[in-house]
Parts: sequence; C-alpha cells; structure tokens
Amino acid sequence: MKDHRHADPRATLKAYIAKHGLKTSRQRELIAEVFFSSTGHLSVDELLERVRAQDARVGQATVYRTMKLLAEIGLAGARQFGDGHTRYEPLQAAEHHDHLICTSCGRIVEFHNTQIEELQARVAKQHGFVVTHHKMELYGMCADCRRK
Amino acid sequence: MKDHRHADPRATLKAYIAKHGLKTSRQRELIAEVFFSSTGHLSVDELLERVRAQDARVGQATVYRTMKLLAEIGLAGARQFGDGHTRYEPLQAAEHHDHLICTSCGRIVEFHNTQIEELQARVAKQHGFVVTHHKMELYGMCADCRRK
DNA sequence: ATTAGTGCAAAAGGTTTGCAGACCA
DNA sequence: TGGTCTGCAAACCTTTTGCACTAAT
Repeated sequence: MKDHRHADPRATLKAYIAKHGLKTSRQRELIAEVFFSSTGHLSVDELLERVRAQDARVGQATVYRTMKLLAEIGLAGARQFGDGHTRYEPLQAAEHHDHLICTSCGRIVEFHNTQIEELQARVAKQHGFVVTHHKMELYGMCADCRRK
Repeated sequence: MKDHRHADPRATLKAYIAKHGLKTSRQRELIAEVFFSSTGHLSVDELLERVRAQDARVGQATVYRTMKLLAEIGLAGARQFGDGHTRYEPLQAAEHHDHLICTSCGRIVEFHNTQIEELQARVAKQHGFVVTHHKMELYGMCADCRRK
C-alpha cells in the first residue's frame, strides 16, 4: 500500500515541467523514477549506476542536471555528510527526518523527533528567525561497532 | 579578560606536536594563532587572506595542511553550509554551538541549547548509538530580512 | 645531521558547462 | 519546426600531493 500523505512527486514534477515550458524525456523520467522509488541518500554515482542498470546510455551529466532540477523544485534535498560526495534524498515522499551516522562503519539511521523540532523553532524565534528547514546530524558509534 | 573554561588551544597544539614528533614552524604558529583568535566560520581562502596580511609568503597548501592537522587534533571543526567551501571554526576555545542561517542574507547566528542536546542523546540511545558530536543547522529568515 | 614542514605547481576528484546532434511538444 | 535535452568532453573549483628546498630539533 502506498503512502498518500503527500502528493506524488511524479505529478509535482510533471506539473512543474508543464508550467515552465520544459520537456519530459526518457532519461529524466527514468532518473526521477529511480530516485523517487529509492530510500536513503544516494550519491550521483550510485544513482547513475542504478539508472544505467535500466538504460546504459544515460550520461552522468544528465543525472547531475536532473538532480539539480529536482532540488530546485523541492523534490530532492542535498546532503553533505563529509565524504566529499553530495547525496540526495527524496523530500516530499517521506516525512522529514534527521540522521544518525556511525563514524566507525558509516551506517546511516534516520530518525524524527517532534520535541526537538519544537525546541528548534523556539530557539530560532528567540533570535528573530523563522525556520523553513533544518539539518541535524548526530555522529557516534552504533551498537554493533561498540561491541567490537 | 580571557575565558579559561577550557585549555588554551595553543597549549594543546604544542603538546600534540611534541608528543607526535612533529615540529613547530613560523607558518604553523601564525596560521593557528590567526585561526584561534578568530570567531566564526572561516574558509581556507579567508584564513589565507588574514594570514598573508601578516606574512605574504605563506602558501595555500600550508593552510590546508594546518587546518587538517587542527581538525585531527580536535581543535578545529569542519562545516559545510552548502556553498562549496569547507569552513572551519575553533572548537575547544568556545562552548559547543549550532547554527542559525538566514537563507536570504547569509547571516550566521550561533546558539546552544542544552535541552535539545539531551533529547538528541536520548534519541540516539534508542537507536543503540552513543553520540560523540553533532551538527545542527536551522535555515530560515532573520528578522531584518523578513521586514523587507 | 636528520627529519619534518613549506611553497609551488601539477594532479585529483567532484561538479558544471559548451556544443553538436537527438528528441519532445 | 523550434526549442529543450542529451552525451561527450573540456572546463572549473576546491582540495590533495609530489618534489626539491628550507628549517626546526
């Protein structure tokens, strides 16, 4: 069963393309489809790999351009965890979440905490800010790595 | 009056250098001094500029190498706010803090909130993690920009 | 003396861009 | 048909690295 709390990003993309006089293309649709149906935090290379599994002729630049487009539209969020690769994750399709990152094995766990977000809004307000979005990353060691 | 809640990072650096058979150098001391006496979030180029104001012969690579060393020691923290430049900020000299970033004018405000950190630790524990450090950035609009 | 550090310039690695041709509306 | 999109390769930019030389211990 699909989650319909939010609009289908595919439809949002189509609407944006129509509204801005852009055009759809085989590659763009494939990249978007692979991206939207993925979980997690894909680098461009990882995404390209999955895309090429279905169509080997897709170029790297097209993936970069498509992800930039999706990020502009707000359908993809860029993240930099410090390994030198920009990673993208679907935004609209899922609840907002933050990240727990194991500095030993690199595992990434997502979480979401409403209390923290309330506090964030409060802190921001104290400084005169209205927050539109945030990024929070907790770095540490996961249970598995600690066991060793 | 100086703040002595934490050890002087200059002393920490000296100790590390001695312990690891490294050597001090005019450039390294200058870069560290400029960095430790700065506030905020300096890119390597900004740092280089300030360093060269005092000694024009310092090379860019030396700044990169020195900041990498300081980051290893734990005296500098790397931050990426998405403009393509890694920024460093002094760690030990100040209380830990997070960032409020105005997406309109780029202003960066620091803050610190103990309640949030307690919640972070709790959330991490639920996932089996022990947190060593974290990064939290709140993006939004500051009061000045909202007024316009 | 020995060994680490420096400056320069080249290399590396990720991302962007110019261009000619392909493709969608 | 006209304008957008694509793939390729070159260009770009930040950061890293090799090397010969300088300097600290």
